[in-house]
Amino acid sequence: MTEPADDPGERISEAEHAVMEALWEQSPLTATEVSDKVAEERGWSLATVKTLLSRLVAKKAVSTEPDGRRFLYSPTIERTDYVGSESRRLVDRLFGGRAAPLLVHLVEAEALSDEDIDEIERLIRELKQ
Amino acid sequence: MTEPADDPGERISEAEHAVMEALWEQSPLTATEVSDKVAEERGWSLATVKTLLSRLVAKKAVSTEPDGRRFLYSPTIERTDYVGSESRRLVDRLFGGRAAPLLVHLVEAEALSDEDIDEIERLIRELKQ
DNA sequence: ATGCAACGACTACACTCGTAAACTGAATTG
DNA sequence: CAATTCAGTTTACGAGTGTAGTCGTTGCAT
Repeated sequence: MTEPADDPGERISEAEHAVMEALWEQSPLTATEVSDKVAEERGWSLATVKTLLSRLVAKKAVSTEPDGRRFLYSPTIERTDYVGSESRRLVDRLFGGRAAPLLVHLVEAEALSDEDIDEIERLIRELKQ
Repeated sequence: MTEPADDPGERISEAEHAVMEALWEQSPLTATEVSDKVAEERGWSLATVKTLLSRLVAKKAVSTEPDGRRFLYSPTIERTDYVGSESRRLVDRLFGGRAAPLLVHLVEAEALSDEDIDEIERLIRELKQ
């Protein structure tokens, strides 16, 4: 988790999120490079990616740095923070803010693999020293 | 988890979800009753609640049963299923489909209370008999 | 220089969402 | 029976989203 984050900023949409993932994986990138990373699997045109980048810049979730005629884009928010707020939103909305019920749900939905369970067990043991 | 669910249906928006929660808590209910349960805390007018109910009916997430001049509304999808698909969406989108990383995140974000941790421990123990 | 390719900026457009007001038909009340 | 009230239906409207196309500029290749 990181500090103030300073700019809660508007929410990032799902399409925009795909762009963020590309930038979290590697940055800075040019619009074309981002497009190369995401356009194919989402079936987007370069124009679409550019629009998404502009919107992210407008939302201050991405910053630009001039590089000659073009821009290099970098995320201004950290993935950890994003993931954190999104997770919290879900837990708040669906589980009354308590995380355990989410686990209960995942368990009951058999959405946990054996490795998941082992890993969680490890984590819990760690938490209790 | 319940069977086929038959109608994946369009997605339920956040405002619509608040209406669903009211109906999951108790149903069937009239539009006015639903409104009584949710309008206040969300600052909605009765008209807004009616709109949301219509949209939910259109999305087949809620069914109606005539009761004299008015309708009684009931959810057609179960909360468990909704919670399941929303949780899965999040886990897929943010954690590559694995649930353990979500836990790791919650732990690292200190988003788990002591009770949460105890409960999870219990759960895990249960899972391993 | 000159034209083309590459970039960002601006414009577009249908659809969803949040949030309601207006309309319409039926029931209740006086 | 007329007036009011109530319930669902229709219409509204701005903001956000998904998904681009077009415009204007500028650097590069010939």
